[in-house]
Amino acid sequence: MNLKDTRTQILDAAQELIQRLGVNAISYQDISVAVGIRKASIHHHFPTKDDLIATLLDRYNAYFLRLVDNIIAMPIPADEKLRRYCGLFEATLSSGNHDKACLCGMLGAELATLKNPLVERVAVFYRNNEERLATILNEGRNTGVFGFPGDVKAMATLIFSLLEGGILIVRASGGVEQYRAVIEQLMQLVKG
Amino acid sequence: MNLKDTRTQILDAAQELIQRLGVNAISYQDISVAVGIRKASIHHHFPTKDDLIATLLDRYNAYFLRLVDNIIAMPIPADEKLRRYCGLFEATLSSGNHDKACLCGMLGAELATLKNPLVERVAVFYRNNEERLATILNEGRNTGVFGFPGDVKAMATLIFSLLEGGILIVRASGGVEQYRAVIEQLMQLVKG
DNA sequence: GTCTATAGCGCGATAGAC
DNA sequence: GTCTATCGCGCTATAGAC
Repeated sequence: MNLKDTRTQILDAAQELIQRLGVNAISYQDISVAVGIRKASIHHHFPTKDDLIATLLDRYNAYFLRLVDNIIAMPIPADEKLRRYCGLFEATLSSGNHDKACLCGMLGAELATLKNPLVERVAVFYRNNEERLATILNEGRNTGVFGFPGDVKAMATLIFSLLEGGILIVRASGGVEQYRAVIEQLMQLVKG
Repeated sequence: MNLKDTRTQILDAAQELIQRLGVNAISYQDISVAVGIRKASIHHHFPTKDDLIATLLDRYNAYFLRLVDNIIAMPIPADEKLRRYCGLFEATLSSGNHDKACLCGMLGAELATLKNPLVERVAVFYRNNEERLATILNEGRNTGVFGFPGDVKAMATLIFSLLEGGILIVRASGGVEQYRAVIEQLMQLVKG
């Protein structure tokens, strides 16, 4: 199954490019080269760039949150769930041609250049992730594997911020090894 | 002293725009409108866009690191130093017309679109900040005000990542209040 | 040092043939 | 559903008058 329909190929190429370069640095031309069709053909599938980004965000949010919910549903301790959650971001960084950030992390930096249906989709991604993190943190506290002080909600935002921020920061020099060290440090902090 | 020379006005306007919108979303036209001159005049001061960004990065790095070093030199406990360091980022977020991220945080997202003299300047900013943070963390551990587990170097990267990431994330909804809550949570974690 | 004018290019988007 | 061709625009950058 290495022959996907054109629409999917367009979305895949656009996502890869945006995760590496940002939405304001890529064009229909770039995507058309990656897919091997002409840019008029892309306009047939996605009339405007905002149509493409909106579809991309819906697909990304659904895909990523399904992975997260699968982790949460596993019969494993909360610390192992947190580690696997962090692993999703680490996998993003190392996947494909490398140096890919989270799609919504990139769009977060460029947020003020987006129109409103797109801004809301990014905000929803953040909200959903922080909510899932809070679930894991609460479970870990209740079962005694987590002993961190302070507020669960603030802690969830803190973890999400460092995962999104770290994936951007380490691309400048330390790479995935530095990222892994940060996650390891986080695990120690959470256990308290 | 509200009348600066044109060169400084150009740098100020460019910095404000990039911190809000990103380097790939702004143009000489945008800067010229903000300053009130024609874009050909900007090319007189900074022939190419890369010249402008390079100058901007040098100025920003020097300015920010001077603030940090001033904090480190103060005769106050390490936890107070860390709080003030975080305050620099919080002040960035709330300053001017609001929703400004760290200049190098924005460029970190767009890093793969930058040419090499600029990439290196961003990497240096990261390195210098993590080094300063490590200094504060070591001091806090030695004086007993910090009790966090794990490695100082990893902890410095973790803190820098969450400050850079958080400033991007909270712009989507929670704003500066959410940012303050994250910093407060961090302070509790560091004290251990 | 600032201006007008323009070159040269890439962009998003559309029309219409096949 | 993909193509060629093209429109109109904004971009970086330059030339040359004042």
